Amino acid sequence: MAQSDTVDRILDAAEELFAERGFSETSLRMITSKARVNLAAVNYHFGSKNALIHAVFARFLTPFSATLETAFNDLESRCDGQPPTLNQTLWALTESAVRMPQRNERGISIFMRLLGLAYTQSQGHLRKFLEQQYSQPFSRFMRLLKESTPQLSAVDRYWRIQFMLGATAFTMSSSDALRDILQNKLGVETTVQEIAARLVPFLAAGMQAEDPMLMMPSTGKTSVA
Amino acid sequence: MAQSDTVDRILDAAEELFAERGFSETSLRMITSKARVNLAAVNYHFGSKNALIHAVFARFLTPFSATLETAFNDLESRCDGQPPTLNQTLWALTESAVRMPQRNERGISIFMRLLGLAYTQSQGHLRKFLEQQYSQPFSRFMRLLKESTPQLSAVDRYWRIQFMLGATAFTMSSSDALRDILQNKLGVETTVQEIAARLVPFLAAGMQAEDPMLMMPSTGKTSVA
DNA sequence: CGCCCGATCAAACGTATGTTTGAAACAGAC
DNA sequence: GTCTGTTTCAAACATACGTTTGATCGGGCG
Repeated sequence: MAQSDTVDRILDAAEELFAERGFSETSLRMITSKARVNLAAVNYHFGSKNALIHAVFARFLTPFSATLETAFNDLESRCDGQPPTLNQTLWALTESAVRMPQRNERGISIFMRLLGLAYTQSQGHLRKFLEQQYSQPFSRFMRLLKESTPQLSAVDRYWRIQFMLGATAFTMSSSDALRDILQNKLGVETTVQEIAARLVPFLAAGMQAEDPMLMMPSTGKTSVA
Repeated sequence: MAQSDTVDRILDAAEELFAERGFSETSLRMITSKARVNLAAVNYHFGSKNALIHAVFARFLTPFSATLETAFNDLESRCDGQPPTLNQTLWALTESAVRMPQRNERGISIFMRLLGLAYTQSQGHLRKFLEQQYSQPFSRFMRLLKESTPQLSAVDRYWRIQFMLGATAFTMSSSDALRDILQNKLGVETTVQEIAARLVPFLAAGMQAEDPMLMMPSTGKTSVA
């Protein structure tokens, strides 16, 4: 069994359990028993639970940032010189994620959940780790976003990027639960691709909304449409 | 000291620590030592850690849902018969939140973070608890949203509400950090009210975006504006 | 074969958790 | 003061965690 599929079995089990229950709520004993390996195997192969978490992300994120790189290259070469539209930028990211080779059909869904958790759990330690580990595609995406929304002031863009990030991270981090609710309440099945297809237009419309300060409360007479 | 401010000190400490670190990452010992009360006080006054979590939510949510109730009454009486606009509905909620009497100026921000955590942590147990505990104002808001967006299908509306919730919870929960970053990078001061004033138009625009399925990827030629 | 080295394993380690206990402190009523 | 019921407290409890240890396995090589 070569250097054994032990390490892969651990990664598979960890990925699934982390996505289901969160990081600190998942014990090494759950992981190793689901993977049917010895408890000590995690510390032997990865060193620590934290290193295992990082490895789970690296297994997906390293090939993903390569895919992203070429997607951004394609995008920029296609509109040679011209800045890409907001929709193009957002779709470049989304399609790269969806096109990733997956271990199973829930692959993307699971990983999106993990990304969402990385932003809300562990006091952002994971977020910082990921942002510096993958700072290159990260800041490239930010630059594209800036070029795609030249009409926005720096402050407006800043806040709206936070809004986008929030909608995405939050939705993805609870996408399984949300899908279940939808399934039970309306009897509708949903794939991650469909969620993304709904999310992107929402984000694009929000990013391109009219000047915020024009529509305060009081009268409630201001209209967005 | 009456039946003692012990219970309030515990609630204050718990609220803050839960918001900072999450529920399962916060131990009773952290809470009781921050509140300067005995470890056993939590189990004596609340019964269990889970009951304490529920109490933290109840302390904010119970008066808040009363405030919301009257805000919705005002709104509906103002547009007698007519369904309110989306902006009116969103502002009714936002203003109720901002107007809440707060223990300190970070009150809203802290509580938004807790709401966000309730949706992503503890496998949704908390989410179910909250939704059934406060089902009345909750479903009333949902009904108003539905009337405000008659053009949306039930499924579209469901997902877009999740997107709104995500953008809101995420932004508010990290608004302190985000405000600081903005202060340092662009030298701009921001209040929670101003964030809300930027957020609401973003959400309204997203809710009223064109039919999602019309703008798929491929060409990248579709435009939102 | 004998040796070796990476992989596995059962068992234990130390620490942290939520909860329980039983005694002490305290308040108000009589 | 004495009694009564509630609140506080230090200490212990049982359990679960991440990690470490040292023995055992098992195949490749000289």
